[in-house]
Amino acid sequence: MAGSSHIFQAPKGTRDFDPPNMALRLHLEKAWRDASIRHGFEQIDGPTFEHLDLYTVKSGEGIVSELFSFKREGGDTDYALRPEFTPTLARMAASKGRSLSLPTRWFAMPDLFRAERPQRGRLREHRQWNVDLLGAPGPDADAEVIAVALTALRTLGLSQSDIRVRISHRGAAAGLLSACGVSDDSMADAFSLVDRREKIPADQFAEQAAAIGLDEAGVRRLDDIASSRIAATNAPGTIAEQHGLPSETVADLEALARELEKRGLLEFCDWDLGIVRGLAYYTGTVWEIHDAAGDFRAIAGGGRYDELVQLFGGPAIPACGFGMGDVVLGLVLQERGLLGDQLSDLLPRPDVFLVSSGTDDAEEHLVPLATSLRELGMHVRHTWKSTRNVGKQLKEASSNRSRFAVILGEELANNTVVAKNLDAGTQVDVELGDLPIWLQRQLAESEAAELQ
RNA sequence: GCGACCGUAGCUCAGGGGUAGAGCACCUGGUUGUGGUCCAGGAUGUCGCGGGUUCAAAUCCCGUCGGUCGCCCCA
Repeated sequence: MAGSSHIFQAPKGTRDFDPPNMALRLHLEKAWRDASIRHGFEQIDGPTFEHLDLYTVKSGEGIVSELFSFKREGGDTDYALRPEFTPTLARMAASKGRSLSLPTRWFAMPDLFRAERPQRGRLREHRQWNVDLLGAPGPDADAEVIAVALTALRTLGLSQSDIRVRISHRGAAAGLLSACGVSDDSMADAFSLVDRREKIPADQFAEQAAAIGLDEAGVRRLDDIASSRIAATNAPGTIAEQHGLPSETVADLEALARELEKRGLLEFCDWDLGIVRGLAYYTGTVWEIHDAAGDFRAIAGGGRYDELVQLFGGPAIPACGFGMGDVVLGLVLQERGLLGDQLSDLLPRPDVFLVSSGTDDAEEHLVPLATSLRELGMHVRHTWKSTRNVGKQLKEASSNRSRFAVILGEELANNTVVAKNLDAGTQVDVELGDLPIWLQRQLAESEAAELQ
């Protein structure tokens, strides 16, 4: 790396977005925004940093080591770069108080920060799509936010063979766990154990299960429940039956199943009571979206948190929602071959590349023609190199994937230019005055052809 | 914060004490007005950075910064 001794490196866990990578980010954000809007959600945002207290009040002091926090020079107030958006959302909802018209459907695409060691799919700065439905307590709301997430993922080309929604429910899982012999006091520990079951050896699992008061049979049932994942096309009651429990234990999941079915989404979903999602603030449905093979971290995670707004000093507003980060999603799309041969294919294609052969007449026409075509809304480029070699200019036009090239040269004496379709390789002479209309028609045709 | 592995051309990587390498990309020419193919030629590096050992370090040692993977944690 030339002269790298004096070149600054980007901070650990951050990314530079060169044009192809920026195109990828915009590609994801467009899918997110379009899906949100199609489902009737409205975009919000908040500050990139908040008072440190906003994050410690809910999670305790332990979270501070995972935050980028700071004081103003000479100031006393502690701030932190936002590690998640939900506290900001809850703060906004709480501060609007009763003037907030409910139900409210909000989405955001914040930049988030965490001070942890980067790993695959986890960086120190990332972009996350957040969708929240406030003031709707029913399973239709849970199903609706899952639908929004899937709309975006399907827009990006992912199908039910690529991704799975793994759904659990705090109440249903707790019911099954208490039937295994887990006491109410040990419930949090039991959830934590369920969450870690794939990371720890079987003997440790049994040991820790025994520590929360389970007998041998109870340990076995706990393990069964935690690792039972079945297609959502099966009624949730079958899970309860498998463990010899009444189907009322999973009544909430039955209601959710009906709502998912109305939206045609059961095929994308699995019932998976091993999904826990931390322990923070979820109160009902909890779910994650994973790649079908399970090779990556969760693409998205969400659920119901009916007490959160109240926790931040607002009225009691039932709420549900999810977050989806750009990092894992990008990895999954790449792995599934849904980003084209190279990222630069996601860059906007120029409609027209103007080529001047270098004659005085051509040079005079170049910029005015570019200006008038741009006024018609076209993406117009010409070379910024000094060469007037037509071959080199055409090479530049094709390397940036221009749809048409227009060559300005000797023909201008007859008020004519050469218009070339760079995809088809065909070219025709066009009257200079007819060029804008001709191009508009050709571009409309090629756009229609691409949509088929 | 802890552990393991890695850092060589724009990119992907080989080389492992003695003159710095390949493929792709790039540039030039074949073609001074026709691209994506082909042929021929060409340029490119403080071998991440700093220090140490050595006659000699890309190579060995220490440190540091970055990357990857795991632990912790997960919003």
